[in-house]
Amino acid sequence: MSEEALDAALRLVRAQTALVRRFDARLGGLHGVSLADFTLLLRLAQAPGARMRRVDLAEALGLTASGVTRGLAPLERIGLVTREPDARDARVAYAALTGTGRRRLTEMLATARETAAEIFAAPDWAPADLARLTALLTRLGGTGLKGP
Amino acid sequence: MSEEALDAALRLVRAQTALVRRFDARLGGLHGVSLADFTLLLRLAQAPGARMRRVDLAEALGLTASGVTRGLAPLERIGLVTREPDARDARVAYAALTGTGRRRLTEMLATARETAAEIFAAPDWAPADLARLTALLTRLGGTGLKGP
DNA sequence: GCCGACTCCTTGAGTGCTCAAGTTTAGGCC
DNA sequence: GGCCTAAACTTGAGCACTCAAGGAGTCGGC
Repeated sequence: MSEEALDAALRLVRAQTALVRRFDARLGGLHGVSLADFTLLLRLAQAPGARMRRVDLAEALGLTASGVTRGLAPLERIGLVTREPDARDARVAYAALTGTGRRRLTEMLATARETAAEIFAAPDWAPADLARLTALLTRLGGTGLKGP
Repeated sequence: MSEEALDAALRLVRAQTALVRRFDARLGGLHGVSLADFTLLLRLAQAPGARMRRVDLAEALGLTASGVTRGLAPLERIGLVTREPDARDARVAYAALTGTGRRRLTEMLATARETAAEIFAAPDWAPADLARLTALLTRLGGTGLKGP
């Protein structure tokens, strides 16, 4: 029993590295961003007002606050994200998607969807398989694209 | 369709970071190794003669040759792995598990199995779910613990 | 109204990987 | 036998993240 569990865990880790490499190659080549960058932007876009506190962003992405600070820096530098203060609490600094950010993101999104579609292409993958996989992964504490 | 595929991919990435963190904490705390170290040792142990060419190890682990060199170095330093030359081809340097390595690995393996069992514990996870997950992940090019 | 504990965020140091370039060895070809 | 290409590995530089420590701000209790 635990042998099967370990096998599943190790396979998951292995599958992820392959998957990340593929997304990084496509997104990097076409848009100059990494999968991590893309995920970050996507999360922002999904948030109400396209802005989030950095600490919540960290939680949502499975990073530390430190990781978010460092990941956001280059995106701010190239103008996809801005820093916005909170009127009520001077400790918090929101990260907000800019207009350019939003525009660029929709382009990236198309590439990302294509890439994902290629990876899960028929005939190996039926829609039902995909749904099952998503359901199983969701149980693993991974908060995905759509919801908790 | 591609939206679901992207969602699955992102959930997988997210699930992996949680999973790795958990394994790292347990393995690091009890045995002073990371999940990456453990996986490397496990692969070696599975190979005939408990030794592998570094380039094959890289392939099996989803790393570059460079990553293997750097990952192996500390394990050689603490005596879990040795470097063995090939009699026929002076370019290749095998990595081989030492006796201590083998012994330490069985301890780590127990911890890893426990951790995996906790993660996939009932009642959320039925054995059939686990099998399904493994099967789906296998299709993703992730060569796991047991097979091709 | 101020103290202490807590929260949000950043920064320095360190780790674990990557890519690109270089070294050494093997082996086919003439 | 002497090249030339290719393979196996290492190394330097760089990047993305972590942890630990610290600065700045908030808020409840008194």
